[in-house]
Amino acid sequence: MPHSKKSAPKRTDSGAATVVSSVRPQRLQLADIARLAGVSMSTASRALSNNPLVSEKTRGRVAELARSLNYTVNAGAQSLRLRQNTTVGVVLPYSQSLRRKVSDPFFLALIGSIATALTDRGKEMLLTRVREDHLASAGQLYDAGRALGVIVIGQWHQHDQLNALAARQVPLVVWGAHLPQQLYCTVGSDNVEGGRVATQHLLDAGRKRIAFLGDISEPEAAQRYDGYLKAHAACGVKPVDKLRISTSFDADEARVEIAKLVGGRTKFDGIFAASDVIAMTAISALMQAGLRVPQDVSVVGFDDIEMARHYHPSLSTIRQPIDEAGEAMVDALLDIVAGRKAVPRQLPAVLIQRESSLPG
Amino acid sequence: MPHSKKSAPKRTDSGAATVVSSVRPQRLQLADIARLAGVSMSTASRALSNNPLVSEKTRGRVAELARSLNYTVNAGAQSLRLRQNTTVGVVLPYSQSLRRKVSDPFFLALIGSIATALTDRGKEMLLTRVREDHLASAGQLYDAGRALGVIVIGQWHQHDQLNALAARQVPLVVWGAHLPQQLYCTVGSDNVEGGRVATQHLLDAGRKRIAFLGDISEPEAAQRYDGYLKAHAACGVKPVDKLRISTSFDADEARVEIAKLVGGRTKFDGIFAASDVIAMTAISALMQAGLRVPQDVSVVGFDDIEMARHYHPSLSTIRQPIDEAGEAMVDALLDIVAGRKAVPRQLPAVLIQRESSLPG
DNA sequence: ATGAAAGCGCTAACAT
DNA sequence: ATGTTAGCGCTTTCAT
Repeated sequence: MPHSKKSAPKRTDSGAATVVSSVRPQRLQLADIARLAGVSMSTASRALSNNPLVSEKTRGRVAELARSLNYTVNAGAQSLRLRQNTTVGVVLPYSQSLRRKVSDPFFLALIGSIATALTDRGKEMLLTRVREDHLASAGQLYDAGRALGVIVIGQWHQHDQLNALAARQVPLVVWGAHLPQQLYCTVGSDNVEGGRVATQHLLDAGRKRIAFLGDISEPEAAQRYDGYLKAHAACGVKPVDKLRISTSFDADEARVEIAKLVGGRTKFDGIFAASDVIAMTAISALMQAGLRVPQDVSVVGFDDIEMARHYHPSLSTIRQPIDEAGEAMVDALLDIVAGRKAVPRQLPAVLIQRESSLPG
Repeated sequence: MPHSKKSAPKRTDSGAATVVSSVRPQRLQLADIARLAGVSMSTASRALSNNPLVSEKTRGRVAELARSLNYTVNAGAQSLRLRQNTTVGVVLPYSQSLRRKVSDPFFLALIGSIATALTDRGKEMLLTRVREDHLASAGQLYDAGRALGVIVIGQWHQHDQLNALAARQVPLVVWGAHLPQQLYCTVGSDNVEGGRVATQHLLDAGRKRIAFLGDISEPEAAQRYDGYLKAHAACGVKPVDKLRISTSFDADEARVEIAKLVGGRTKFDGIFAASDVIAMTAISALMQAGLRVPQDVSVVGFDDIEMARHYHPSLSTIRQPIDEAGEAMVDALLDIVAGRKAVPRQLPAVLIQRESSLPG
């Protein structure tokens, strides 16, 4: 009986002798399937990987056995042996100051879209939270062989750390702005154009004093602000310095800044916000102050999150194509891993006109 | 020179002879570190795991070497050898009909909170999208040894599949309603109480014809509706049958249903929605129809997503404590894995009173 | 068409 | 305090 040779337990070290061990039924492995099917491990392995070498009959028997016992090849052992990895690391940074609150609905939706794109391509997603200022540690996902590459959600203020990661050959794709001197691959929207179109739209509606809400120390917001300036220049309207309001993407902080603006003595009749959350917060603050949107103040946001079209008034905004974004990031990463060159990609940023900027 | 014995490359099979191989610099491994440090693999391994057996001096040298070369122990090999797993599978189901759109901001936020809780506990998160009606396949994450257990975001209509998973000993925690005859562990809000409080609040404000918006074929919504009935019973008010509006958590579908309600001839003066997204969509539809909130119709939602307090009017709602939820789910799963018994947990659901239900 | 055996990168018992 | 060696669960050459 050649097959039963190894049927006696032969586990070497490790705590197989602890009290708990009797409770946990030893997990099924290939050897068990092979034994039960009366074949060798090699045959069982081949059967499960649909290797044509094994006869149809045997293959069917082994497959059925595995299925009925809920056996699935151990992924860790398999990838160790095959030296291949199907897991992509996705890093969602957090800033200390925001007490780890999960950033923006847009980022969250982006994660959903990446997850979907990965699933479509037979890849896994390992999601980790990393402190913004320790972004370099994202490379460990790759160094440890846990991930074939890394996608970072947002550039934050870490251009240098990201460049360093790319410099040491960590396959890397970042959601954010395309910057000069950049070693890593970005996927993002055409922020300048988006900012320009949004602002132009407000100017076209006759607005002259347009506030910009966003933190221009972050590259994406900075580019959107560039677009804002561009539109002003094109129309020969001089932007009002005091109407550049610095606020992060956090709704609570935005609310405070907007309250200051509303309470202040600088007049304004339009708002271009660097994100939909900021825009909605602004509208809410305006209305609470008794101002009407869009009659008194026209508002345009950026992102086109799901909620934007269900807000009241519905929010005019620059759409970032979320589904396309997830796919583009995943494809870029897989290109890099395959040794192909991945070029930074700017997705089109188009204006979605809704009630919050209706001429009136 | 005992250490250099194995220094010549000795890789056996697999395509090390392909064209690409020259491009990819062979990834560093423990053997390399050991050789460079002039010690054996065991010593190197011990040094990196801070084993006190190895001398302070050697440990420092090896650690520094590893750090400077960005070497990190291969996670796959390590967990294979250690027979331990630090990865938790998180499953975000999707329904075919909704074209894979990522569900609700609440679910997304929940994922963020789970990610944070896992990071805090030194665990990893593997995120996967699974078709709602193939939920059982979530078990493969466990069967393949990819995850030490599974967290499922939402019960959907798959009570039986979830029970089956639990029955075959897959460590499992589900976000959702606590149901009778349930074999799996749930974490969720006290939906009945939440629904009761929300409705009671509307009744207290003098509302008599309160619409319920939600899909009561989903357990969570069903329990919230139970609370709605309970509150009515307690006040001796008879709920209006025609005001139970069936709509999923999808905003677009909700909008259609609400439009019908608004356009219909059944009068109502209050709305209790099974989610904030539904509530906001409802408010937006009401306002577009020229109705005032809360003067004409009072609205209370469920979830307390971030946007709720920045909506206009700010949204009264039942808070589900998201951060606590993530921690509770992770802790419950780790309990199960450790062989401890995890009891289903109902988190408190408290009313957050804001403008949308102000007595008026 | 099937089996025996080597080894993926690592750790820990068992040597010294 | 350090080294030798077996083996985690699997796949694949090499042999039959």
